Amino acid sequence: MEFKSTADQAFVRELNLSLVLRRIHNEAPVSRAQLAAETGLNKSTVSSLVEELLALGLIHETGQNSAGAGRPATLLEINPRVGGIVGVELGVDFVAVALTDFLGRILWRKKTSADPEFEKTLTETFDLVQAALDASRGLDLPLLGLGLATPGTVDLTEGVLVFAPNLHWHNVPLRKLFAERTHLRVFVENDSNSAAVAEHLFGIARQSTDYIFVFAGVGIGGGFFLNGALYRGKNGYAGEIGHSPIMAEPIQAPCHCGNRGCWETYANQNSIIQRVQSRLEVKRSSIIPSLMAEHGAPLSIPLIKQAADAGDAEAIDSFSEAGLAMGQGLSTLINFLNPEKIIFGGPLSLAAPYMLPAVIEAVNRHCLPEIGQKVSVELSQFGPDASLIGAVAIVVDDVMSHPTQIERR
Amino acid sequence: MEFKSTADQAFVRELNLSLVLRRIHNEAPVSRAQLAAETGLNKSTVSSLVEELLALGLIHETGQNSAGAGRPATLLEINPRVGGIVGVELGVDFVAVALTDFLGRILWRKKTSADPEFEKTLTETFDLVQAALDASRGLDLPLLGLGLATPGTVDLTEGVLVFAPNLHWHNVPLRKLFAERTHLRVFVENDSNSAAVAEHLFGIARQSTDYIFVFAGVGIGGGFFLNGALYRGKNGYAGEIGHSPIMAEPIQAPCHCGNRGCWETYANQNSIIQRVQSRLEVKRSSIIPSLMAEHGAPLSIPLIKQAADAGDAEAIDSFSEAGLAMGQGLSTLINFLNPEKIIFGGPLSLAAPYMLPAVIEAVNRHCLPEIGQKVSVELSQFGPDASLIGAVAIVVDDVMSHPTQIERR
DNA sequence: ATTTAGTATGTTGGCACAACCAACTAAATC
DNA sequence: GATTTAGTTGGTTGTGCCAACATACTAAAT
Repeated sequence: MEFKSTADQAFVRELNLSLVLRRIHNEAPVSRAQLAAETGLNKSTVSSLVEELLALGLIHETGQNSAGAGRPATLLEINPRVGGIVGVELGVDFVAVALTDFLGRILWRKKTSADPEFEKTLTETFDLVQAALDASRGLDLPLLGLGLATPGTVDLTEGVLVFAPNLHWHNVPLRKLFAERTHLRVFVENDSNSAAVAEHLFGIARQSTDYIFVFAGVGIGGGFFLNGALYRGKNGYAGEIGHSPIMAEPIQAPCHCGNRGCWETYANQNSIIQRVQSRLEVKRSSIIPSLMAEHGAPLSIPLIKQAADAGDAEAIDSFSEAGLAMGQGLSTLINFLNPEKIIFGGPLSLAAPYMLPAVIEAVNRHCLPEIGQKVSVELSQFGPDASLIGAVAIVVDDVMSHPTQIERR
Repeated sequence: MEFKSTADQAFVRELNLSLVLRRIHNEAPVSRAQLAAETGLNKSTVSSLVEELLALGLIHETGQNSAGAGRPATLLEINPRVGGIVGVELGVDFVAVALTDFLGRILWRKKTSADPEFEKTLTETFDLVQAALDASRGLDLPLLGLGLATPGTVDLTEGVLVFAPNLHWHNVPLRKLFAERTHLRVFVENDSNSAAVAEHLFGIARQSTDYIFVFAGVGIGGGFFLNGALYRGKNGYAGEIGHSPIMAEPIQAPCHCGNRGCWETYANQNSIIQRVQSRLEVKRSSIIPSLMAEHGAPLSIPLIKQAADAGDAEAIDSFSEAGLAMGQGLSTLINFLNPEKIIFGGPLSLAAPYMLPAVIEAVNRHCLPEIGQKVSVELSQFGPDASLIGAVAIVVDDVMSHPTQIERR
């Protein structure tokens, strides 16, 4: 049903606690008086809220600020050691785990390439998580929760991965599996969505209420942050932006979705590798073949990036072409949703220095002028780690939303 | 800034009043006990809220329901005569005004074709509004407000039409202009957005939190209802969906936005007229030329509709072709946002019986299967009147959101 | 060095008002 | 009469608000 949420005093208290906590997070160091002035809450109310947050261990008093006349202010900031958080990113071909403090700063991390087989990937992930738990014990840091970012659709309330086409996984009860082993509170979220939350809490979107995280890698996915909250769609599928048609170029490799002309076939990782390959076939001078021989490795984005860094024209031009296609596809998205920002991240964001100028050029060309002029296209603060930090961020966001329900284990 | 809204008891009261009022609106007739059970509010709280709504005149007690054992329930419903609402739709080539009761039922309406000149359109609109005011006085109905739906971008807080490309209007302070003459509370909203709100309050989207109103006419615009609220984007431009590229057909009339292949060039009113024209040029048998002669009128959507109703194949096929293009463009939108519903409205929705089957077929073909299977494409309950009813709806919605601030004039 | 004024910070106790709860009355059926 | 359901009443708890207050500093005169 539609109209569920009733309000009572507890709700008011939680909302105001959360409000004050988020402001401290965003503007630390800050005084009680400042908080009162900015929020419109009464001074005494702020004092009461701050007292509760102090008791919960979520914030710290940290020195005084005696600028100007009057009594000096007691400054407040987040207590980063209130607890640690374990973030897990299940990638298509890797698993990454991080241990961070409450401010999302990485204290420990590890990454392994994943086995295609389901059971093996899972046990390997459990091992990494166990190592993170050991690390937290070494640091004498209680844990607040475990966040899990995964490709595919997620049932948030149950913590179940409903379906991940790239992993070929169906209905995996991730929360149950990880909660049993770690006895932590477990949160599961889609990888693009968690990356979007990472930018909101820790990255370049702290002040933004309307932006889109574009996750470029094997495909192109989107995390929508609209009206100050994630937008997941009716069934959690929102963000499938890779399959809009673009009129860029006459290449017409059919997309795995069955249509032709899908955006992601022109602008994903593989499209760049193909661009480079076809350029190499016509025997242009390029250092890429020798790099491949040197590393004994096939074409890859990091390798092409390395060539571009060395000034290789074929590499640079390939990135630039893909950037134009990226920007053309983005234009549709921008016209639809009129976001404040597009944040570019994921594996492909390694190549951002070579792609972003072309992306922005294409956006300016293809968007409606009033809308295109207002949007800014920026690089993710976390680049390829955005989803991993995002896994942490969804836990932090839950604590920020329900500060009284914090559990340190 | 980002974190504004603090909460206090007044806020709680308003939220719960609004909650109960909306439930009564949606489920009338309904008893206090039922409301308590459904909302989770305490019985005594519901009684108190209901009492206040009764005192405000917003609801009525209406008979008893004595089914089964126990004391019979006192049923409650919205009081439609709590006040009237004036809705104004500023179209590209017409102005429509309606007077409705609080349930959005039309008591009086009038429509005129608009003069292209700004001043004349405005005075003509004032005259129509005055007639509506007179009608309300005749019915002895106090007025709750005046809603204004207009194409283009709107500054909601100021009630200013920022820019309407089709009207060539800039920075028109509509609220100020209409409030001065009518002394009513005036609300201004974009036409597609208001149509979306109309379906939410009075139409086929009462139970939906995630849907998109597609307004097809001269162009194609969208009203996004996401997470239970209108989504307007950062600058109020969200919903410019007409300019996404589609790969439908080799016709390539450039769009007025400067790009080629824009969706709306394949699926708007004019595209249908062009389809019919080119069919008539190759001399197929069709009753359309004789209809044109009979009416002494050029090709138009109502005329083509008339031909289709008479079984004319050229008319039917033209609508169907445009429907395929409509569905193809919708697929991008659906993949992006995973809505529950697409609601098809606007002038072109006259032809819905001939277009919708093709639209649905194209959606099924082009959407990602998991997403496409979940969406339903439906006809607006108000068809070409959706924005006019929407103008009323934005006033009703404001009253529902802030019931204590109701003003009857 | 001392005093006095001025100013901003943060705390206290009383208040109004929200929803909640338990016990009640009201009005029907069995 | 017993039972069941609807709705009301009086009292409780827990909010944020407000005005007065204590606190702690700077500024500037003595």
